[in-house]
Amino acid sequence: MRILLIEDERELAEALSAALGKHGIVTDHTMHLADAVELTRQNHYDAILLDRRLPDGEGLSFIPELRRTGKHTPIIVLTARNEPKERVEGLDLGADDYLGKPFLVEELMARLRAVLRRAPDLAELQIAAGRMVIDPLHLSVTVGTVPLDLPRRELLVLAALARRKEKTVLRSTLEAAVYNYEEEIQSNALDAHISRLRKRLIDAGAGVAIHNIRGVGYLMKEE
Amino acid sequence: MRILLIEDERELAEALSAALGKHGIVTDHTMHLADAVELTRQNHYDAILLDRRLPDGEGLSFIPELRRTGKHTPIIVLTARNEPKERVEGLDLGADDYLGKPFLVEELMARLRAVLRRAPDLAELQIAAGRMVIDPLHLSVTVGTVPLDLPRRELLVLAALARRKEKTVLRSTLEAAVYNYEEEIQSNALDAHISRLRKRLIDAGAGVAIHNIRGVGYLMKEE
DNA sequence: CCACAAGGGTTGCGGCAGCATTGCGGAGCT
DNA sequence: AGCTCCGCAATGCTGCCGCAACCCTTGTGG
Repeated sequence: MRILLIEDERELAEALSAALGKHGIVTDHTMHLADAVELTRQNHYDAILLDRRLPDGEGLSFIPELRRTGKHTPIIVLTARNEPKERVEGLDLGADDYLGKPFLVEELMARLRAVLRRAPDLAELQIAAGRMVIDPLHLSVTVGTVPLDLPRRELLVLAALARRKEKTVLRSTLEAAVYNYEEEIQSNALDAHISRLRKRLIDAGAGVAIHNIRGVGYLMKEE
Repeated sequence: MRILLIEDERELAEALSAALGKHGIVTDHTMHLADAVELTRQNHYDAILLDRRLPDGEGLSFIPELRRTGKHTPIIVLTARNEPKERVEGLDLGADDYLGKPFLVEELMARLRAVLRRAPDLAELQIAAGRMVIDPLHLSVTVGTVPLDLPRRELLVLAALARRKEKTVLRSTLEAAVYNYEEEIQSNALDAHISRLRKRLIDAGAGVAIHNIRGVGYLMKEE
């Protein structure tokens, strides 16, 4: 799960990014509308969090701009401008939700889950693979009826592979699923996650196997 | 998939070439505009990556020069000159995209996919042949619903043949599809790849056969 | 019809790049 | 304080792929 955060208060952005990270969400952050348009062209986001007052303009103007490119990514507006009239304005412009600052991260998470539930094509709510059911929104994996708790990064890898099971997933795609563009990675950290994940999947009898495609990426197969 | 990289910083060029190689892209590299014109006359490229500041002039001047020869190859400008005004300049001259340095390889790949998507004649997104579907951008092959994982080089050969199935593909064309001009080849390595590929295609029941045209090249036929 | 040459097919070998595994230590959480 | 997560790096291993040897096929000339 990966979202774009458009927000000019650095502190809030960092706090949010950390909080979302704990929920298994990878966050890309920008302070400028201009960059935001670019980023949505380059990356796939499952949702977008949008501030209204931004240094280079009114955040709401971003919404029609994005829709014009044919994307239906859910957008949640986060703003101090929380008068009823302003809410209507935002939602009429195509925002999927509107949340006044200050807010609780828990509330944001709930609303995030809600809008994603309404857009099931973009981000599956549950992924089945082998004897597993993966729920990336609630960060849970169950094998049969037994819950399997995985570390955050391993879960992200698992979800990315399971989402495209029986198909190769490029190494770079996996890296994008686990790390945002600020997190540098200079080692075989991804391989290490794969390794540990494999062991856990075997221990749990998950009914899937992760194969390597040399020079390309990885592939999850059901057994 | 083969691209031309026009870039005078050797280190960057090598790093890029290596990174693109991992995505199954063969890169030719030159540091001089004069050579670039020559190369585009001799080879087919699916895209061109162009630096602006080059030892023998402004890279942008290459764009109209190329277009004048009737080629519509997508061009992505890579440059440190990343002011909005300069972006407009590049795009107005006919560049298909404009990317400021420094950049992430992932971003470049995404933009590359985007420009190729817009130019579907030049590089199909999926190729069907026999019971196979080949996706050269994602480096995957499936036979029916079963994924078939091939080594990188064999996959490049397969894609080059399938792209022109039922037509002879010159030996030199195949070599160009798999090797860049820095990679010397002094043996029958290509034949070896063909041989191994044939075996795998039979094992997988791919529904195609690779025939040789003596002294000319190879030909893929559906069964 | 045979001899010979040249191009192609196949296969084992070896070097090496990429991958797997695992212990370590810092960081963060409870 | 004790735990887990996770990046890092050292180590060993795997399999890709260039190479070359050897065999087979095709074509040509006598």
